[in-house]
Amino acid sequence: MPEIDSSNVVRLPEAVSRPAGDDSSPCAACPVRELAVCSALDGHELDRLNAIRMPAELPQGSTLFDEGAAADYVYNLTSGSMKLYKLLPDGRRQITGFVFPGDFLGLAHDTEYVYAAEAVKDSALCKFKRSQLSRLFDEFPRLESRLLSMSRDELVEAHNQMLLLGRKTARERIASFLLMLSRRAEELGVPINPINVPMSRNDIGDYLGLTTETVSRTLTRLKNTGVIILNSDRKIDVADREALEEMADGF
Amino acid sequence: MPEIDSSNVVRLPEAVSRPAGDDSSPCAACPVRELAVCSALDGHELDRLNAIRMPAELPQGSTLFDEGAAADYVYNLTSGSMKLYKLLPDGRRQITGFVFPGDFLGLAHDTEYVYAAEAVKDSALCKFKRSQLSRLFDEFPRLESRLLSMSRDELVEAHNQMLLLGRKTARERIASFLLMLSRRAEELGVPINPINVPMSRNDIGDYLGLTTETVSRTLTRLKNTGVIILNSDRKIDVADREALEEMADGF
DNA sequence: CGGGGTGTTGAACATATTCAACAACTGTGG
DNA sequence: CCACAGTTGTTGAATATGTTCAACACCCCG
Repeated sequence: MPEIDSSNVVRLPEAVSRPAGDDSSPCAACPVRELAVCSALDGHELDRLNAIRMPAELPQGSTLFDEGAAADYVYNLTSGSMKLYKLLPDGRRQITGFVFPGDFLGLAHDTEYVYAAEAVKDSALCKFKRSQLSRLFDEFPRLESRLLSMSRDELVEAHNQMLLLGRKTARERIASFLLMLSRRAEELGVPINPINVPMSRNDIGDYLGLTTETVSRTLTRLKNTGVIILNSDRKIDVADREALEEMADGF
Repeated sequence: MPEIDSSNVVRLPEAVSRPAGDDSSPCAACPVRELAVCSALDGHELDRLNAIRMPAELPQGSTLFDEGAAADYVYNLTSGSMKLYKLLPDGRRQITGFVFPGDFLGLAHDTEYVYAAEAVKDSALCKFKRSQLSRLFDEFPRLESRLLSMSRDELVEAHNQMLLLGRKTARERIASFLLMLSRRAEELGVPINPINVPMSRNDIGDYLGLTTETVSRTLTRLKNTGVIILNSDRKIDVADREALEEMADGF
């Protein structure tokens, strides 16, 4: 059990998310300093960003925002992991992405969020008022530049996911998914074998356009063919990475 | 037959795509002036953009660039329509998007295009050397800002497409597709009924994660239920738009 | 006319889904 | 510390949606 309040309500208001002016440079110790938008800024600029930064924490399973809610804030994940999803009226769900430390979230169309965001694990974020951040864009074009670059990367990923959802078999989807987790872990500098799989089978299914059962069956088959080893604690050992890579690419 | 050279090779080199310095302000007459990146610029800035602009034409069916090719140029479509796609080694294809006048294309990961681009209809484009355009970004931050905004919109669309590919039925996909075409036509100020459908059934299938046959059957069913009227010349009348909208949203 | 591409329709089939039961694991309270 | 309840994950059997394979219709152009 984490020491974080585990009620299912977002702990955003005043108490937790006040401007971080008291702490002169929390970013210095930030584990994702080099990955996030912040990497575009130097010391002075970082201070300016930090002045409008509000730290926020979010316990596992709680919702940061719903699709269609007023998009007044944007966020940067510093620890934990989250999922973004869209719903159809009858409850069908598509997880459009998982968010890992260093990732930016809070994309909006106009003034509304276009997806919901929920914590997969206990998470910590930097929260920024959208209006304040965009004022900073005018001052530091490199910040906007960095954000454009991150959006481009997101778009590349989105296109890969379309290929996956539109054309790949269940086996290929699972292989791609495992490699994505592995790649992200590597970027974050955490151990990549076994792969840490923080999300449920149901989440995986909703991300890959499959049902829970198909995810489970496909993983079992990969285990039986000796490509992976399934541990009981949401960790997966990759026994034959090359096989996994060929599968993922549709060979 | 168009008067454009119909060989299956891109007509990009010198002859056609020289800097447009001779024509003092071709943008003034541009039909997509207000839709494209250019809308961020005023007269003087537009001149500067125009100085590095190279007009290009592309006949139907020809490839502008392949996935993985060196991404030295970016483009803005001014007329016609194009498709962007990714391939799996065995030939499975996912069309990740259709491109209409005013749209930007040429997204790259690093230095390589991440999708192929092919003309669905005879097309005309503004071509820019990536390096020159990014120098202009430093001078005119609003240009980059505009591009970020367009990327954001693309990302929103990409998320919607993931929901479609991962969770919608064939009928819902077709309905969503028709409404997308209708919406784009409206933005461009062209007649929206009947909907002009420039792409083949096969292209539609590869965009929606379906086969040609399923696209055809589903359209036939929509026709039989009186929701649409299929004309023989790639035009589709929407008889019951409300029904189509409910279908698209999964109601 | 005749031919290639495009679109439609039918029948058999396959992959993944649905429905159902059960197993494993987690955390809780007695 | 164990029993129990709830959640998560696995497995099986029947089913469905969309695919595959095949034939044919259409239509624009030559």
